[in-house]
Amino acid sequence: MRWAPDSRARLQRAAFELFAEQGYSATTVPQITARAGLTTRTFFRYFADKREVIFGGNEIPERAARLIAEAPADLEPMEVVRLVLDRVATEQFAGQGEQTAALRAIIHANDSLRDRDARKRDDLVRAARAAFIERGVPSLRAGVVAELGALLFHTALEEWATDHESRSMTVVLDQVMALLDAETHA
Amino acid sequence: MRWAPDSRARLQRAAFELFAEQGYSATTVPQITARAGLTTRTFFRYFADKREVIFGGNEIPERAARLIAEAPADLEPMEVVRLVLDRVATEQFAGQGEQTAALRAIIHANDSLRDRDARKRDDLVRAARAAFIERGVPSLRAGVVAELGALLFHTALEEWATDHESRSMTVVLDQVMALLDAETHA
DNA sequence: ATCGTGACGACACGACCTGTCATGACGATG
DNA sequence: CATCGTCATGACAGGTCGTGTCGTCACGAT
Repeated sequence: MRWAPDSRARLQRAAFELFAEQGYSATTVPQITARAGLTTRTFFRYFADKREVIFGGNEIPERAARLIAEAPADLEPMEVVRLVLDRVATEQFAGQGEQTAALRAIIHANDSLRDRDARKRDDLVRAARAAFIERGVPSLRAGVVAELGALLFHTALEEWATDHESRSMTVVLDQVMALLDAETHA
Repeated sequence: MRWAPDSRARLQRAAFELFAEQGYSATTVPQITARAGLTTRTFFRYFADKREVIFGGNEIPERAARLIAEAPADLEPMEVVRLVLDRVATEQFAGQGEQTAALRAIIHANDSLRDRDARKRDDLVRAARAAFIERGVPSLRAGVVAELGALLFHTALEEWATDHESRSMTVVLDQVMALLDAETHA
């Protein structure tokens, strides 16, 4: 073999090591590639930009869209949201509390990462909105439902990241849903 | 006077002209400053980065926080949200439909601007959340309320930008609020 | 008359990101 | 076995963004 395998994984690992050692903005792409034994140019073949080494590979929007499309046809949109969120909460985040909290801390500490994080949420909204329209939901309503789903997901994730010891992500989600209900009923 | 006045305004005007002529990403900061008769360095004294020439000067988070703080003390949080949104809709956006639509189009066409736009929404949420906590609302509930406010504002703004001829921003806001109510009551 | 201040220019520099071409291992195909 | 295409990577040049630093000159205050 001419080159060591798993270039992408090596880059990602080297990047997170360096972020932990000296922070995100203080580490440069050449530093990352040097540690991974590759060139700068190769980094940008795997990641569109420096931020994507943190966000990349998640595929959350695609996953959400698929789950929405596959949900039973007789469910109301908000019931679908609830179903999808429960599945994601149990499958994706169970036991990942420590890691999730660390990641949120890195993101919150850097404006450029906050930019990207916020857009990832918007990407999720767009994908979910399109998936609901595909199910026959009128577009404006689909937009509201998708936004509500993202609101629930994001609020619960942030809350859980600050305290993942005492409650599971699913429990937090239920709390936030209850709060949402209370606000909109008054 | 050694220099012409209104440097900031001149930069902004030159920038929007060039964005209209050749698109956002195709215009460089030196092009903008050349047209404004200034140097590149001066551009970055007025704007933190190239994107801020589009978003800067709005001060929406501060404005929202002030309105929330000044609302009558006996109002429920969501009533405050409604009050604030109505004021912003009438005062800030009346008659600005064409301009708003054009701006949204520029933003949606560029990933880097979508990043920043999404973060501006998050900035708004944080400011509103803090303002509600200041009013004595528990933090998680304050977060949900702030998110709901941003959801309403953003959804209505996008909807209105696509069709500002037939309805005022206030009317769109009422529609979106009605939809939100319907979703969360089922 | 002198001095401080503030806006701007001039210049250098590092980091980010891209375009383009070369290279060599590997597998398919004859 | 020979050849050929493909694919991952290297090598290098270059453009844009954003910042640090210092000089310069008008203006107003003392």
